[in-house]
Amino acid sequence: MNYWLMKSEPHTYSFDELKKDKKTYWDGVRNYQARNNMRKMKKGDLVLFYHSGKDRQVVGVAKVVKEAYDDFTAKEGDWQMVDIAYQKTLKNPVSLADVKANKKLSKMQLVTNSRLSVQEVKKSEFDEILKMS
DNA sequence: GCCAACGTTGGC
DNA sequence: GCCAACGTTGGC
Repeated sequence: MNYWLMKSEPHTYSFDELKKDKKTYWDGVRNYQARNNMRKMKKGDLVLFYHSGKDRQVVGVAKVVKEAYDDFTAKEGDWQMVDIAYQKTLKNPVSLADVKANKKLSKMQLVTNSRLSVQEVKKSEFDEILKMS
């Protein structure tokens, strides 16, 4: 089982909306690294849901429920999306500042490559974030 | 609202 | 194949 982190602008699609929708398709990824990460996702993998922009914090956990398939919103190119389902809301969101302040998390791509929207996360990092929440 | 970092595009 | 120019993302 693998762990991931996906970012979304709360204005575009927030974790609250996912909670309401129960599940959603993650369309619109137009970055090769992010796409390649989605291709590696397996059913049952867990995803940290991160709010970028004004929020800047991990707010909840989602689960991969459908592996990569064609992104029907893409007019051209070789793009895929996955489906994720609501899993749980963190009692206390873990902010970017908290992540940066934690030495165990200093290698996370959230810190080293802030622009990547779909990132791989180590189990130890995933567990650490949940512990902080 | 600004700007740094990164990715992509296109001219050579 | 290199690299300058441009666009986008996302933190501040």
